[in-house]
Amino acid sequence: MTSMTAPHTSPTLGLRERKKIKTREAIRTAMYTLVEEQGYDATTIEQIAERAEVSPSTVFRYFPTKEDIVLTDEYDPIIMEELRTRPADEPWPDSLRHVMHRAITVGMKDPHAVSRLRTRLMVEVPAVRSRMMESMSETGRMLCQAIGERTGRDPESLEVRVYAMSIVGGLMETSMYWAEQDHEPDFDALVDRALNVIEHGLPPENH
Amino acid sequence: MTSMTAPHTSPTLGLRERKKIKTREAIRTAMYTLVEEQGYDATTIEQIAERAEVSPSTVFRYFPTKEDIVLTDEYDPIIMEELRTRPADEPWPDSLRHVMHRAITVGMKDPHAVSRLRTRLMVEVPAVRSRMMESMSETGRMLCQAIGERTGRDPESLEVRVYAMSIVGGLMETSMYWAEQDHEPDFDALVDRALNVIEHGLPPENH
DNA sequence: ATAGATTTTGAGAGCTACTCTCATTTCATG
DNA sequence: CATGAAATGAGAGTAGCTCTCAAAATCTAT
Repeated sequence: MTSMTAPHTSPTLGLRERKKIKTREAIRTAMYTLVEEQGYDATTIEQIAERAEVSPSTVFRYFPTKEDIVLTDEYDPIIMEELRTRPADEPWPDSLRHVMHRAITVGMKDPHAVSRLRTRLMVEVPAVRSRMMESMSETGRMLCQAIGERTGRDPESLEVRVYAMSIVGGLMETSMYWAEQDHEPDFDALVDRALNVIEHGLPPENH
Repeated sequence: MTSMTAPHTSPTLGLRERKKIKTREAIRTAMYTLVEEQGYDATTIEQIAERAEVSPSTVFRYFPTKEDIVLTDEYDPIIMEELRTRPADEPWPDSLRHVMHRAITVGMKDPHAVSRLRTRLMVEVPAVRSRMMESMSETGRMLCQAIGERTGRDPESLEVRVYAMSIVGGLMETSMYWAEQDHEPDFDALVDRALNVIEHGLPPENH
């Protein structure tokens, strides 16, 4: 944690900002370990606050809801940024594939236990799943924006919005599937199969 | 369950069942009118109970959450039933289209104000939208089942699940769009356009 | 370093959705 | 009508979340 203090970031961030990052991280890890110990529902904000050595008020100051504590979502900015760097003449599905794979490798960089816990909670706890879906729909709006920039279409049109949300829906289901299978195949491989379905529909039966 | 044997519903239903239906309806209409008057968040369970002339306990006995009071969802059974009645050799997209239109006409049969309120809340109140998404994902599982029966595929396979959820996601966005546009074009027409996108991808630009 | 402005935090009160229990009432049935 | 079963009401309790206000910590300037 503290070793993260790279030579670049330290001089610009004042003590205040550094402390904020630290408490934020403390709250998160407190929640993670408590959830591993007792489960999600049994873990109260009070316990989290106690273990993170802050007051309950502070927990709510850092995270609007309990579910938000376990859901990172730095994905959206990554996706947008990567999308913009793709060559403009690349076919859209190819760009999407590239970007998704990038987002996955970046998003999975934190300890495996955390990624696993997060997706497990997504499957098991309805509230977490709901919150996840909410953030997915925000991702959808971003995708609309990107598709608009890329293809010159109106990002607010029904067609673009439906297209984006069907992609998001499909990928959401892919993460659920991955979690249900105990993260058995590579997420990358699953995403590839999912994008194939989204792009071309159900493949013909092969038996 | 036991009433399944009745040719018509009235004689078989005892006073008890009839009362249950009545209170259920009373709670719902109480909530609808209160929400129209004061908005969703400002409406408490206590007020709903009072206006419906039941106790707060009873409200929770009939509806697990506040959001469930405004969300009907008789859609799923309709969809499944209609799907089964389609000819087995009909192309899948055609079946889907038929079934969606049927579900819409059946689902919109209650007073317009109610449908409008429901979709408006879906756009405006995050909790309602979340709950709606949850129920949509249940619809997705049903679709998987139907696709499995229809095409002989494994309903649990990633491909089928992704396919189903991308459809559901697209249609969900369609309802949001419809609500945002103040229900201006026919929902039917929008669903047609959405299904086109889901089936064939984004249409080529026409300018 | 000290003083003052600003930000962050803690403490606590308060609201509401939601759960659970138990006694009472209401309906069904012989 | 009497007995059994189901629905209801009342009430206590939990926990997520909001809001307010005073105290503590950090930043800035002299």
